[in-house]
Amino acid sequence: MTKRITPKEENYSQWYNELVTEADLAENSAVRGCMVIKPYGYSLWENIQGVLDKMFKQTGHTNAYFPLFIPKSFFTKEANHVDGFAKECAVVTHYRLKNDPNGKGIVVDEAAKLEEELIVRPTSETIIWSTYKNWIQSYRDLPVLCNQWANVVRWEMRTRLFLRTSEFLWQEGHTAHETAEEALEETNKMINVYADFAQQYMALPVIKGRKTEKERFAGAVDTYCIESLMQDGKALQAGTSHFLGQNFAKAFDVKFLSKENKQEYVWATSWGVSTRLIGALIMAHSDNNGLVIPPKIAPLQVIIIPVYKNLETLEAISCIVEKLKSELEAKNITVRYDDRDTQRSGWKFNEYELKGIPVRITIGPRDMENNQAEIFRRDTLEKQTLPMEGLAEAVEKLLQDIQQNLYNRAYAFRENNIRRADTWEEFVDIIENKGGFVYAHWDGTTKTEEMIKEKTKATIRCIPFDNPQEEGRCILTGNPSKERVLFAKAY
RNA sequence: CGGGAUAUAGCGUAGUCCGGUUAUCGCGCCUGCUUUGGGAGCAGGAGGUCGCAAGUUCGAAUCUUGCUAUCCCGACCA
Repeated sequence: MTKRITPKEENYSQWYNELVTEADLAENSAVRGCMVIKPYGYSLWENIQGVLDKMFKQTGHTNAYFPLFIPKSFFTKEANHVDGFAKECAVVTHYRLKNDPNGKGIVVDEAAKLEEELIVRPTSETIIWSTYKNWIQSYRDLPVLCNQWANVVRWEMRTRLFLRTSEFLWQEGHTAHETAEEALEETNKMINVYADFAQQYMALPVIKGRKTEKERFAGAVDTYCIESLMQDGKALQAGTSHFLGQNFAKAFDVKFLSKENKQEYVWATSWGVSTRLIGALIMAHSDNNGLVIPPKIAPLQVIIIPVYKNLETLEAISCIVEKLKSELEAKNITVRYDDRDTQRSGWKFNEYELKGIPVRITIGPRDMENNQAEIFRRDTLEKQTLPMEGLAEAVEKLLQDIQQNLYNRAYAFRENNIRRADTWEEFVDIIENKGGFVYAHWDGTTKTEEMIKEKTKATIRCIPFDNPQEEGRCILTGNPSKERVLFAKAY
């Protein structure tokens, strides 16, 4: 018997296998950590893109595209921004290759050295703000509300599929506003869009909050984020929205003439989510039988598998399936009929379970006799037999059920893994032995935050919005504190 | 860039200490028959620069030297 894949909690990578593989670039170790997104994985990304893109447009944004290459000098304009990204940039220095004079293949043509190096974008603030400078002259040009779907490169020392790859796909919104209030409202609006998307479509409960100064985006005045909890008790940042103040406007000299006929710097935001969302999805829902994908973003919602002994039976089943399939499609349910004769039905059951298809319908001779079908739901692994009559409606309802159940399950898991700690001993015990979020007092200083990280590897994930104000003492220093913050070990 | 380990078929591996026929086994792949309601069984088959280079030797996956690459731990991180 073939060995069944049984992913362990600490080894999520086996789940990833259905969606991505690590690129085979062994000739050059420096580019390890790039991923090949397989067709199934890419369909999932397309569905995520589709929903988000619609939400962006509903909130007044439009898509644009900016260059992959950024002149080095652009980067030096915003001091914090350079500091944040300098250590992880891929740099283009030459533009031509030539045959090696010693006959050893192809080498870089030293004569083709660029006068100014180009940076492969790790994020696009700099190139976008140098462009916005030309777009914005008057208050009548504001706001500018652009989004870009793109790939970016960050040369991390250690990579991890989905969570931290050298190259990843994402979306980055960049907006320019007349006033600070308007920009703050935008920052807030977009973190809510992300939270709604995560919760309603990915069935991923998130906590919205602000980052501390230490964890803030390089160049931002304030960073908002959504934090989610994975099944192994570690936290994952699923999306961010930054209030950039006038930092980039000043760095790139983006001014506008106000109604009062005064030159003023514009106020900015940027916000993004990446293919890391897929990592979050996998780590939040999958089980030992493989992936579990929420119906609302599943590349395929229903798979139909025939069970048969001979081709006549298969033909009879196919007739029934064709009718059922069109009924499901009429309800905008994505459905595939796998009548391949090259794989056995048992093999197919496992295959689609690994892929996380929410619902499986099996039809065999037994079902045809009784005018019924076997329905299997991926989230609970339960089977039930239903009459063919009204089956499409039942499946439609089941898909909604699964979506809700996945959210409820993840929510219950998170609630069971948020703990309060009032002493250092308690805090360390939870972080080291239980995992999950710890809600604790902190004295508000970066120094304390760093010491806590050094001692326990736990970081402050966020200061939740609508955080109740409460007198307390910092778990490490005992200094007074006005509210609790959310700690966890993070990816 | 510091500390440790490893490199044998598409994947996972035995063999390396102590050199000796045609390099082991499993998964996967191909062919045939029987099968098909939870990853089928039997039979046959294909697939190898043993990381690269040099050296020692009658003989090297195995010993020596150099190189290259990868993995784990630290600093970094959507």
